[in-house]
Amino acid sequence: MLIATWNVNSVRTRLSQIINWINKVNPDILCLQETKVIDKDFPLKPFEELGYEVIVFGQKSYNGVAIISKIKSENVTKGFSGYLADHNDVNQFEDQKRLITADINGVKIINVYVPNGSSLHSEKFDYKINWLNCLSSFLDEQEKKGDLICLLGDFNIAPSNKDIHDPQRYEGAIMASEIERNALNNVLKERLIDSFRIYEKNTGHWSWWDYRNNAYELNKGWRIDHIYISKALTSKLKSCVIDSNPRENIQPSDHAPVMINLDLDNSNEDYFEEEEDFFEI
DNA sequence: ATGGCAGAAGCATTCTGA
Repeated sequence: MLIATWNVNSVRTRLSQIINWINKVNPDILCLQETKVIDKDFPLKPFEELGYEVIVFGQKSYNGVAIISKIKSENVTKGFSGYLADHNDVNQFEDQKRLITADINGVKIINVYVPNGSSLHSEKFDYKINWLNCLSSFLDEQEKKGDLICLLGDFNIAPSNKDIHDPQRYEGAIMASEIERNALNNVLKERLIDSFRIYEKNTGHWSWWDYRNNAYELNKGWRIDHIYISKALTSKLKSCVIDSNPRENIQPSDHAPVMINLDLDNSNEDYFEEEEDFFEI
């Protein structure tokens, strides 16, 4: 099962590029961020004609997320409201559409567009940290239910200095600060694994390049789009790749798609995992 | 320290992003 994430920076402007990419790669699930469109104006048909179901959670001009899936989805949720422990003040996050989830093939897909945060010591930065703390509580709730999780999207955080082309220049800056990294780690805890880092330990791999200053041509990028999976899914993980090809399109998104291959049909592995569980008990 | 590039809204320019 191929699961992809892509911040497309406007689904309507990028529509033909997204369709071309789907035709080339044939993902089972594609999670979009920054769709920048209200639900009734989302271009559903081009995806439905290719055999996909489209679940949207958008707003005017900004933000907006969607899950596009070939496989039947269940238990769709949108936003934090109603899914968090009582102590979390979620009302402040209702205006911005940044979270959509669906259960697909036994995996809870959690598609997020984490706030950018503007700069440290700004109101938007506080919003970002508070939003991540809510996401952490949201995952606590999912964990209680024992769900297998795939948390993916645009996190607007480079998890380590290896994920920035020039870490010295951006030391402690937005998307690179310890505060943000700690907030991200508090979401992941010990339960979620960065798919990309299972395969690649070195620096030099980016998912976002600024439109400005010829950043892509100079390969000055950041790795801020991530696919995190439950520990229990790591034995099913076959690959994780960043496809930088769409960044070379005319009028591209500033982000590249990231994709994993999860092999959920390996009955032998299921058998051995059950055996392990048995002996642990 | 600042702007640079891009999209949406809407028609000049501002807001937002990362």
